Amino acid sequence: MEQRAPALKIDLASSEAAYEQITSGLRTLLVAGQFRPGSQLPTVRELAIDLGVHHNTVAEAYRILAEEGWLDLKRGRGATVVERPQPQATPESHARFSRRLQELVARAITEGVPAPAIVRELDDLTRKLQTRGIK
Amino acid sequence: MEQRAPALKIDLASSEAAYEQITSGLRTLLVAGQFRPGSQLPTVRELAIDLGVHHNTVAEAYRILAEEGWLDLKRGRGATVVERPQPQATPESHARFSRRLQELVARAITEGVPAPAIVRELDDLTRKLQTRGIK
DNA sequence: GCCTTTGTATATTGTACATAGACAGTATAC
DNA sequence: GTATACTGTCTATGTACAATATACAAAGGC
Repeated sequence: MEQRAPALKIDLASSEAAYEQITSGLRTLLVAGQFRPGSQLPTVRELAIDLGVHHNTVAEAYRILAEEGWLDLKRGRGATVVERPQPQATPESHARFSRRLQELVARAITEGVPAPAIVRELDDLTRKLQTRGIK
Repeated sequence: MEQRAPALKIDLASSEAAYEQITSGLRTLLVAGQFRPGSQLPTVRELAIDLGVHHNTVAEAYRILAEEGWLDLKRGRGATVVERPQPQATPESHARFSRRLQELVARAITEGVPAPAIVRELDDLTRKLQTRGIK
């Protein structure tokens, strides 16, 4: 029990692919700074058992995060979190973010989430991002 | 050319399913109030040709939006935008929105979008939502 | 009434997801 | 040094879903 388990849960009944849930979940933890560079992630088989999926499904998520520059993967050595330089954003990535943000809010409103609650979430996130920019 | 085409474009090369892109895009326009209740959407065949997909693909998107309460569908009569009461949000939908918002921002940061640009987008959206609440 | 136009249902095809299981590097015990 | 256990990777396969082709059924125009 010396290792702190990553706070990661996936929903096998969801329509979202399992490997994408794992990718998104880990990426969010990585951006939040939950893993410092040099630390080890669980092995694909460990995390797979933990989440109830095949180890190849976890491996797919690790491979994507490695392509994004978050991880270094090596056989026999596991997945290592690496220092990651901020890449240059393309205009497309900015536009894509803007569009997806609007779509996400439209969906929340459709599901009945009140506008003030949405605004509160946006503000909370803004604060987190500003402290991130300072340090 | 008397009909203003809806500002909707989809990316057939994207990994996101076409019917989901159509659903999300139209839902965003509906939330933004681009279509007033009682107005007609293009027929499934018209929009399908416009987007370069099969009409059944558009029909699937319309069916989802109808289930969500945005549209009224009838054979021979087309798709009509209807007045839609705000449904009651479940705790799950709120939590899901919060999680997806974090994942979306983590992805943007990974793609290199600078934190200040993200904050700007969040603030813009906050303003839109507040004017929405007022009217 | 006939024909056109509309959304809907069914069958088929292609693609992607998840898994099983074998493989190939790496570290470690001895 | 060698054997062994452990790690990520590759290939093949079953299954589910996405997109289409095509036929059908309901509504409206003349």
